[in-house]
Amino acid sequence: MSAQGNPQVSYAFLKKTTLFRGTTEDELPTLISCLAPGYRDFAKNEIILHQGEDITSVGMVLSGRVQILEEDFWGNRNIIADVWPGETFGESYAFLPGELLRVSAVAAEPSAVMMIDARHMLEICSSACRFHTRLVQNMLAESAKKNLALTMKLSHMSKRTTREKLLSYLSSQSLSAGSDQFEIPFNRQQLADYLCVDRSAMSNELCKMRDEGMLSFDKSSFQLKSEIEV
Amino acid sequence: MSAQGNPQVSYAFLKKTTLFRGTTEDELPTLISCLAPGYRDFAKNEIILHQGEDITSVGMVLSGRVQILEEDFWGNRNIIADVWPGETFGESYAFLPGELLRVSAVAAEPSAVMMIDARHMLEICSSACRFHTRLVQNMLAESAKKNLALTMKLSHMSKRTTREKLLSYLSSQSLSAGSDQFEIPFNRQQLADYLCVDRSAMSNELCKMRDEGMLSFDKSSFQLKSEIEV
DNA sequence: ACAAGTATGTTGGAAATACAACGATAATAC
DNA sequence: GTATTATCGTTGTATTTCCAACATACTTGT
Repeated sequence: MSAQGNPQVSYAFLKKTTLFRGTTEDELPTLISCLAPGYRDFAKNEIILHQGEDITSVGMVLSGRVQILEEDFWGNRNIIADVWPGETFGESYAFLPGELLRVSAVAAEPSAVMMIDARHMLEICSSACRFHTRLVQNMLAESAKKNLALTMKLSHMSKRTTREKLLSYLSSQSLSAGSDQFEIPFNRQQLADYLCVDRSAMSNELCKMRDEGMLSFDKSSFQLKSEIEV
Repeated sequence: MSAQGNPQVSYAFLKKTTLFRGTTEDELPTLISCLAPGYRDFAKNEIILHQGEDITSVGMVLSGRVQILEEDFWGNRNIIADVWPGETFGESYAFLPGELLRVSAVAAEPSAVMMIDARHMLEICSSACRFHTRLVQNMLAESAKKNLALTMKLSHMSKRTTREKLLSYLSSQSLSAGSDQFEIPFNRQQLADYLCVDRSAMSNELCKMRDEGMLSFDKSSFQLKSEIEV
């Protein structure tokens, strides 16, 4: 079955997205008709959202791939993120009327996009109140999750030296794992990219810390040491 | 008039907070009784939330001052933020059940705190549905705003050199102002702290860029130049 | 007017980082 | 089994940043 007669999106697809997670296929028709989303297809490299616009809708990629780009005063472009099917974009702006887009959204491939008006998500309608609640919960949870991820990354990056950045990150990973021994989800290059430092310098620093007895590691497995080993 | 007989919080105070903004004083009693918040007083240096806890409530400072602290694996402490009366804390965690606190909250002064269960904020009750909607709107808007601020700061800080960080920040400010001429809300030391670089090195870099004709400035007034001036 | 304090720019040496290059090893493809 | 590729550690040099110190201009308080 497809949503609102749009052939590109099925309820089976929607109920797996973070936005609609927790709703069932029989609830979705009511919810979708209440949200009254718009559907649009974009050709490759077509601009979906322009930097400087004021948007009030949340976008969800149905198929294809959308890239979020930033362009500075001198025209230097920077790819911020890839948005894949089932993922949303523009949430931060859609709920802040008057806040102008600081990024652009471009279809990196031929893409289909669903646009949901933020007000429809928040305002209560008689028929689908319960589903709205779920939707808003999902939205808030996603926003909170993104917030945490950004705060954590920022807390590592606000450290001045590579060593401090590493310690901040590893300490955080140790806390997540609830153990002084843990695996990280990055290889060296990815970790360096995440912490915005040079890979070789970082590798060097890791080995120095190992030699000083602060930690040990093997590939992506790490162990932190509170006291200098004998 | 005071909320729920708690002498420390007035409706006049609440309706000015970001969380309750947009509600009127006659709506607040219904809303508050529906939210059923808890109230607690904390002595100076008393711990309000422990790192590692799993919280489900949003905290609002009513009086005093609350500090958010981070402690790493080796016990190094770091002050993340000050929370002042009317401001909230713990939002990111309260809406993510199972996510353990990576920070602690401590009363920096004798403080009164209101705790609102996140589920009460989201779940629909028959009597105060409209006010709930407003509350959730405010919550989402705050989360989105914080998200944007973090994303912007991160986009500056992910640049490797001081010059690139400056250009990213100034470009962003220029976009906000909608002009190549604008004022920044920082002095040099504050800007250096925000970008996590050394003040003198940053000052030096600013002057170099000025001499190269990329921009001009006087105190906190800046002007960016797209072409080299003749 | 004067003193004290604040903000900004400037400099030089120490420290840290980026960059390029290379070897060793492990994983993958053919 | 061999070639190819990816990953990681290592090193030396150039560049950048940090840090401490100081000069100047401006502000504030008395």
